[in-house]
Order: sequence, then structure tokens, then C-alpha cells
Amino acid sequence: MTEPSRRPGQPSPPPVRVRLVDVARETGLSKTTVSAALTGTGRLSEAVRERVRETARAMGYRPNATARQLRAGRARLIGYVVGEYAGEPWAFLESPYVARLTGATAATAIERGYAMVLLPAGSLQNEWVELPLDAVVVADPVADDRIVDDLLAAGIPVFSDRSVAGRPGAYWVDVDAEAALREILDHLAEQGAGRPALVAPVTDTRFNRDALAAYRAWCAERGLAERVVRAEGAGNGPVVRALEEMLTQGELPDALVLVAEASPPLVLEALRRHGLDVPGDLLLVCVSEDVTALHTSPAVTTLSLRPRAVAQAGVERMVAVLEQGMTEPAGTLVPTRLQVRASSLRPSVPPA
Amino acid sequence: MTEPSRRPGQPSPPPVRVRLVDVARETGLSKTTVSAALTGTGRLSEAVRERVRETARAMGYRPNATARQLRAGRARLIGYVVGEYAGEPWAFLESPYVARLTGATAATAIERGYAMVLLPAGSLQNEWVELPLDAVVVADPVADDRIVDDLLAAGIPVFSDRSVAGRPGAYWVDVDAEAALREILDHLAEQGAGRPALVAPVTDTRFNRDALAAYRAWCAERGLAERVVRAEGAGNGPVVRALEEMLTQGELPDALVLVAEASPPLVLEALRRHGLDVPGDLLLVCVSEDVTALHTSPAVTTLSLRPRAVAQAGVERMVAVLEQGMTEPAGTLVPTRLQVRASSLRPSVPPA
DNA sequence: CTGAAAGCGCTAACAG
DNA sequence: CTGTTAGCGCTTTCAG
Repeated sequence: MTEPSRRPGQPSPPPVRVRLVDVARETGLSKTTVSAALTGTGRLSEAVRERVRETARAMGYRPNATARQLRAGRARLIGYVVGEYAGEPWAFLESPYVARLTGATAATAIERGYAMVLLPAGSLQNEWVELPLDAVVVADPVADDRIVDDLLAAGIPVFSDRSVAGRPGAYWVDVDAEAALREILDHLAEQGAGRPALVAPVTDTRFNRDALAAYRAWCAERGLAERVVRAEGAGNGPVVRALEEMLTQGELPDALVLVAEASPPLVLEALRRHGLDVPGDLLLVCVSEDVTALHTSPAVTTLSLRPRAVAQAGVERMVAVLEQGMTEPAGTLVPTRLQVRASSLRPSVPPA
Repeated sequence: MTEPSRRPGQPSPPPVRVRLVDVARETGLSKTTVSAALTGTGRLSEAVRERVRETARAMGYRPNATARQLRAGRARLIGYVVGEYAGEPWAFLESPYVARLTGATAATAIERGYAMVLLPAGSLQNEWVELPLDAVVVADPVADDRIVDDLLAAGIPVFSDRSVAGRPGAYWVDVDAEAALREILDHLAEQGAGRPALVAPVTDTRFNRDALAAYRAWCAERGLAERVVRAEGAGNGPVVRALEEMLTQGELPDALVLVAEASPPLVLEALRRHGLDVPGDLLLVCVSEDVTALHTSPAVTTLSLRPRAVAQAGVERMVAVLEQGMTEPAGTLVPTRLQVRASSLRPSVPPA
């Protein structure tokens, strides 16, 4: 027992941390030299460097990350928050799109030397004021999201979607919803579907608003009647209910575009329950990142919102802003990708 | 232009941070008083306190989180890492179980005042040495996971599953896989299924090993032949392929237990493709957190591994260790929950 | 009731 | 080539 125990009552006194000064004392060198040896800076002989490294390792020295951050003036830490999700602050990972965006953001950030903390959806100040965040990614903000203003007011750069465009300190990456919907609808029309219906959730995200507007515009251009069903929120339950409602009342559409993220096999099953064959009676396109779409029969045509590409573009923008002070351009547009599969191909029309 | 601009070349010089000393100067008080006023400590008149708060707000003062952390000796930051996932360091959020565990861990941590950083699955030192982590949650470590040893060697407490039991500084929360499998198999037997088959992934997590062993023991006790199919990895593709393989060769089982997480509607569809009716020809139980199980017809019986309960127990243990130095008990067992639905009820046997 | 001063652990000027 | 010194921004004894 050579170490003084501070609090006799505590079951496990925290192991005495080895500090830089301890290594300095042990090697008979100064803090400076040890620091330089360990970080690879300065001009030291390789012999000294090696001896220091060896001693440090033997003593179990671990640099204190907080002290380094204070010195460096930044923590290389970013926040990640979803604007709003289904009224539940933590359910956002249940959406395959958001899960992928989250994972890809964390991945790209780590590659660039930044760690990412997960914040609750619809977060208020309380959760992030105590954190040394260099920047925050706000995924799918709702219109005029308060968190964006709060962050900007705190001097924290925000990376989000197009809805933050124009505010200083705010940068955006987005997908082109209008082009995406046109591509889907044109594809369906090409396959002979003249009365496509749209299933959209009531959530007020940028993509949903734009998608709905694009659908309406497309119908208007062709003098077609709109057919929109709203699912009461995100998740499979509401979407299936909305689907059933549509199928039991009124004229059947000849194609279905699901903008609301739902499980493709579940959608197929719901359609089958109503005696509908896909693609025989109804063509189907889902806006979804759900990989089960590949494994159903028929495989389901999906529109990918490219969460990985979005995340990469966003983090790269962030690094450029944080490290080179680049503020132009403020935004990037990422193209979506339509993966045409059997569910949206008229059986009589062979695939291109 | 009263503020001196440091680097004329930089497009946006970082806005001059307001520090504690600035507020002190402005109010004509000392740093001490301002600090006490703002943190609510010390014995100050309410008048002073209010005046300081007002000035601080007016000046846009935000305390520097890093400096506070350095002073406090801890960062209230924890790491979260999955032992290994499908060979892909970032795909883990695609598993509904892991996604829920991740979300619930972050949620409970935030409630307790800790922020959680996401680390890549199978992470090495490089990703976390620069972070001031007070503790790390290691979900589903593989056998003798190196990261656990590395963290413990660095003096960072680890919260994981039973496989870390016995190592000082390591704490665990786990579900009782054996009891879970017995409950499933007994339930199936009760419903008249005498030849249950098991579909398990090849991943070497604690739960999978234990589940497989429990299945074998259960079969052995009854003198039943085992029927195990291994899916080549996590994800829906491998599971569906494994299923098809099982269905095309040899005698059909009369019940199926999917320990490998797969989409319930997708599994149902695969079975239907082979002309099998659930539950008529085959009873089905999925170990899964996927909510689509509720919306299929028949609804699918699931065994929940209770990710929320596991996360809560783990984080509460962590807080107790970090803040009260409690080291006992080292582990907690959380019961699983079998949700019996139509897919595992013989049509002739009415539900209890 | 308030303020001066001492650090938390580290890195980077600047001397020697 | 190496060491002394001065902080990064904050909280907290401890005097006044």
C-alpha cells in the first residue's frame, strides 16, 4: 500500500491516473520533451523518442483527452439530432432511412477524426449545452425548427437540409424530391399506369412536402385526378391502415407510390390480402431503404434517398467549414436512385 | 470594426467567444462571483445572481464545456460499440434489436446526464483514445473481444454481456437465453409441435451460442433429433436462403424457431412460396424486435430480448459505478418476453 | 458576502 | 536539442 487511499469508504478508489508529468519525472526529462516525443512533434533524437514511448507504455500512460481538447480549442465532437420523429425522441433508428443516415454520418465523421454523439429527436438546449460540440447535424428538421436557431445563436455550425438555406452558419445537403417523384411517375406511366396514387405520412419533413407538391404538379400537368392517402405518422402500422382504407373505398388505382416508409413485404402482403396481384393488378414503388425489398417476390421497386451519399457530402462539407473555414457553397444536391424491380414492371412489358 | 480580425485571409473568422472573464469585467465582478451566480453555487444575493445572469445572456455567454470537464475530472461521455456486426462496422443499426438497444442506451444515458458517442463495430483503439470516455458499452462482444481488454487496460469501465463476467472493471447485463429457448420450445410442444427446427446465424455472440446449446439440450432431454440450419451471417438475405435450403431438402419440421433476426413478413412469404401455411403446416416463432410481426396475417409470435430493459439496467449500473463507486453486483439478468401470436397457435387449439 | 490565486493536464512559444 | 513558462476556460478552496 504505497498509494494513499483518498476515501477509505469507497469500495474501489479510482486507479491513480498516470499523467504526463509522471512520465517526465520517471524519464528524468521535462514535460515538453515527453509531450514532443509522444506526439511526434519537435526535433528529438529517435533514441529519446523511443525511450519515452517505452517508459510511457510501461507506466500505462494515457493522455487526458479533455486537456488536449481544451488546449486545442475544439473537441472534434459533433452532435446528431433528428428534427422530430413520430413523437418519440428515440424511435428514429427504427426507420431504415434514418438508421442508415445515422450510421453513415458517424462513419464518415470518424474517418475524418470526429466522434458523433446521438441526441434525442426534437431535442431542446438542455441535452447539448454541456457538450463541447464543434458542429451539429440536424436530420429532417421540421419547418423552422427551433433547434437550428438555438444552435446558430450559440455559434455552433449546423448541417441540415435545404430548409436551413440562407442562414449564416447553416449548411445543407438534400435530395431532389421533385426530380425523384417525376422519375417514379414517368416510369409508372411508361409501364402503362395512368392513375397512380400516393401514400404519404403526415410528417412535415422537407422531402414529404416536396414529394407531395411534385406529385400534384405531375397530375395537374396531365389533367389527372390526384389520389393521396395520408398515413397518420411514421411506421408500418399507420401505413398499412392507410393502405387498407384506400383499397376498401372508391376506385382502385393502377399504381401505388409509397412515400411513407414501410416494410415492402408487409405492403405486398396487405395488397394480397385484398386480392390484388403485384404487378398484375397494381404497380408498386416504395420510397425506402429497406433491403427486404430485394428478397420479396416480386422484388419491390424502390427509390433510394441515398442516405450514405447524403451523409458523406454533409460531413465533408462540415470538415471543410470547420478546418478550412470554407463557407461556399452552402448547399449540395444529391441525386436519388430509382431501383426498378419486378413490382413496377407490367408483366407484358419486358424489362429494358 | 472594433474587434481585431486575426486572419484576414479566412472567409469567416470564428465569432469571438465570450468567456467567463468577459462577463466578470462587464459586470465589474470577479470570475468567482460570476461563476457562482451562474452555476447556482455559493451564497450570493439573489439580486446579484439575477444581474449576472442577465448580463451573461445579453453578452451571449456560453460556458466552455471542455474547460468544465477538465475541472470536473470527467466528461460525462460514454462510448457505445458493437462487438462485431456482419463484417460491416456500421451496419449494426440495420438490426432492429441493435437499433433499439442503441437508442435506448443513448436515451437512458442522456436522462442520467451522459452523452453517448457511436463507435464503429469491431472498433480498435484509434477511434476512442482521443475521446474522454468515462465508460464504454460493448454490445454483443465476440468471444474474448480485444476491445474489452483494451478498455479495461486503459482504466475505462466496460458494460457488456455475461461474457465479460469476472474481469475487474467489467459489468454485465444479459438475458437468459436458456430460459428463453425453453419457453419457446415448451410453448411449441404444448401446441403439438414435436419436431421444431432452429435457424441460427453463424455469428458468435453470447446469445446465439447459448440459444443453440439450449435447443440441443432440450432436444436431447426428449430424445428428439436436432434440426439446425445456419444462416451465413446476419441480415435477411442469408436467413431466407437458409430457410429455402431447409425447406427443399429432407423432412419438413412442424415448427420453426428463428434465432437469426429476420423480417417476419419476409419469412412468412418465403414459407408461403413453398406452399406452407402458417400456422396450419408449420408453427413459427421469431426472435425479433421487428414491429412488422404485429401487422402480418397471421401475426407472428416473437421473443423479445428486451433491448430497452437491457439498456436501462446497463446504464443504471454504469451510473452507480461511476458516481457511487458501487461495484456489486457485477451483473444483472433481464428476463425475455415471449409474445404469443397466431403464428404459433395450432388452429385447432384455442388460445389459453 | 466577495475576490485572489491555485490548479485540472496538456501543448507551444520562447529561451537556454 | 532540451527545459522553463505561460496559458486554454473554468471551478473552488481560502483569505479578506
